[in-house]
Amino acid sequence: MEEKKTFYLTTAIAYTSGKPHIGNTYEAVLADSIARFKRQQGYDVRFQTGTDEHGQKIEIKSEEAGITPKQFVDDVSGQIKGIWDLMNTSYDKFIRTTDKYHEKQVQKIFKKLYEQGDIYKGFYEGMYCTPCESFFTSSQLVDGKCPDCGRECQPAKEEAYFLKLGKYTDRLIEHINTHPDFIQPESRKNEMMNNFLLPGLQDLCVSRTSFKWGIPVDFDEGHVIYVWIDALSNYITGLGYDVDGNNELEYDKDLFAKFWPANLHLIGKDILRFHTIYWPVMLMALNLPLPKQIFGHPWLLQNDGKMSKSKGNVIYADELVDIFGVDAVRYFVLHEMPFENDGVVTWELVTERVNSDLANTLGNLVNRTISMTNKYLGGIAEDKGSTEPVDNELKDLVTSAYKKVAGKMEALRVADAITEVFAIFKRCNKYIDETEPWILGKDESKKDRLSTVLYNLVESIITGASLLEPFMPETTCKILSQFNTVKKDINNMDKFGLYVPGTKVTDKPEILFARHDIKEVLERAEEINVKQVSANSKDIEDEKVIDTKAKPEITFSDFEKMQFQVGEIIACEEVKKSKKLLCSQVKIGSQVKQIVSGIKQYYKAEEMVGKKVMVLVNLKPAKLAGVLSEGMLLCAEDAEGKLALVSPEKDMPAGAEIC
RNA sequence: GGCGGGAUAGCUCAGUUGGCUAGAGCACACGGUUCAUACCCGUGGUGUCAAGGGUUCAAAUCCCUUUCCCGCUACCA
Repeated sequence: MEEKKTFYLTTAIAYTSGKPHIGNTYEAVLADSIARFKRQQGYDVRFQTGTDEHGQKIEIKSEEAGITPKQFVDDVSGQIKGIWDLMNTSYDKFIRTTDKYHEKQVQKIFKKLYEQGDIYKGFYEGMYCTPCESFFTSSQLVDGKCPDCGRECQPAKEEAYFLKLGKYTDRLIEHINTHPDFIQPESRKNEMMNNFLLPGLQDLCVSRTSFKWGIPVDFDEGHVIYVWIDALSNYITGLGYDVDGNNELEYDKDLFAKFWPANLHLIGKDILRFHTIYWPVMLMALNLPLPKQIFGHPWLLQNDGKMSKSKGNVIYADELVDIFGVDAVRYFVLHEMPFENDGVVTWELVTERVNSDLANTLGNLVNRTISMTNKYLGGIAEDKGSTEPVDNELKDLVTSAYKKVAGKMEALRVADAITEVFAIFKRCNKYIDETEPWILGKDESKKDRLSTVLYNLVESIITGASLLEPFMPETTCKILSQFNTVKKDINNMDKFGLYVPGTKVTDKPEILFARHDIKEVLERAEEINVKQVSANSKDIEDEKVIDTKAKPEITFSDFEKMQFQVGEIIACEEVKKSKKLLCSQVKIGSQVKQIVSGIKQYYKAEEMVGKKVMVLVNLKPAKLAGVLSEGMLLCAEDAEGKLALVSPEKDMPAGAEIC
């Protein structure tokens, strides 16, 4: 017996901070369509997905909710799995990073890398220059000395573990250059090369001491393993990988040997860096082969910019499914997502696609074909051999469709692949027009021709429905059962005429996809929005509170060192070389200081003028983007990083001391 | 600021190494048809191919300049 070829693909594991919106769900559906397609092709497929459950954010959220982190992630992970199941994703393995075997292996991996010197203990903050009171990373130092004053720097602050990236950089660059498909789409490859690899990599800090909710470093109490080391490892721990080969058989031992290296890591474009740099380095350090391909897919966004819970305009997969059904949503996300640019999702667009492609083109085709078969032929369409030249066009298109679909899928052009399938259905509609069965039906002598025409249609639809299975599995089943037949085998896709003669179609064709009225859809969307807003009003309250990491206590004399005064902005202009910086002339008492601040996104230069703001006056001057800054304008920052200037509550003169 | 990618029909976009009157889908209009979920089929664009210049027998496609968008990245005292 010949071994089947294997295909291992993964999604990124979803972070368990909350319910996944349609954009997250897209990735799971995309992966599922690829997994199903590969299975259809005869591969032995393993499809892994799951949840990423550690980190400070979850620790904080669970505290707020008054439950343990584990309780919190159990709940959210369950929700995520529920949506993946709702979307009919056929994963073979749903891994959780709180699974015991995973945690144990991550500790072993960390230890091994430490013991062989790829991870070393260092200091998180970096190099400290006492006179300048500044930290620098080692790469910022000039000849090992402070880049500002040229004096000696000392390592300082928090102990932490680092992963040596430099050691493997050349190998990684070489690998990327010799494997053009390794990073897809190609433009992403350039970003990684130009921004990280070619300039040289700084060692990555791979441990934390500021929170507890993570996998502990088992040989150094207080340290928790960086969440990305933890998360990335899932791709091998989920296969039962064991560092020293002595796993307690929680997994089939053969899985890892069978499926690693992965054929495809499917991830969002935002986490490409972790997958194309840190993950390959980890694997090289573990002396394991690298995955064949990493695809950073674009995002599905909402029209009016960012989705926000507080606006109640987040579109969730289950809400779309409520209205349109699972396969309609699968179809939309797969069809609407381009290869390289972000896609857009709105209620209007979904309605339009469902009506036009699913209800009109596909649903109506199946319906009219079955109706005619019943009306004219008593439900049995057989090939009576009465062919005409026009038939060949249809047959050619149908029998060549699989090849085209396979080509698109090979290139991960899933949207294009699904379009190829629909070309069959469109051609069928045209064929009906060309052959006019309702006219043939009126003439008893044309009965054989009529039967052949309908047979050709049925065969074509069955072929199309079979090809549709990776994308819309339920619809495939529904169509095939209406024709009382089974899926056409992939090896027979180039053959025409396999529908068994004498098969009777269903008496009552079921409507596959209902047409939706856009007004009604929007009304329902509005109801959902209202619900979201009220359901999240508590969350909104929570969002107003921000917890930051506590800094060490300071003495009053520490505080006294800082001089705060009210400043009046008398002039302000943009720093031309920078996207974020504004340069203000600030009147403080009788003197004027020039201060540069990174607030261009939030304030225009004109509107700055005349404002009274709080200024830290005695900060050591520094150059930003080449412009001298002699102090700091104080701002409040929210969770999204938006800034607001801090002003005295009553009008105060410029120069007034703040104490 | 550095690197990269864009700018093509009302909308979303295709246009491979320069080469037949610049295309597809959606929307819209008209015509046809009635088996069907008011569906399907056909026909319809005067598009400055962002602007300007250059190379060429020939440029949406190559080169230069400009404007505007987007991505990654840096500066965020």
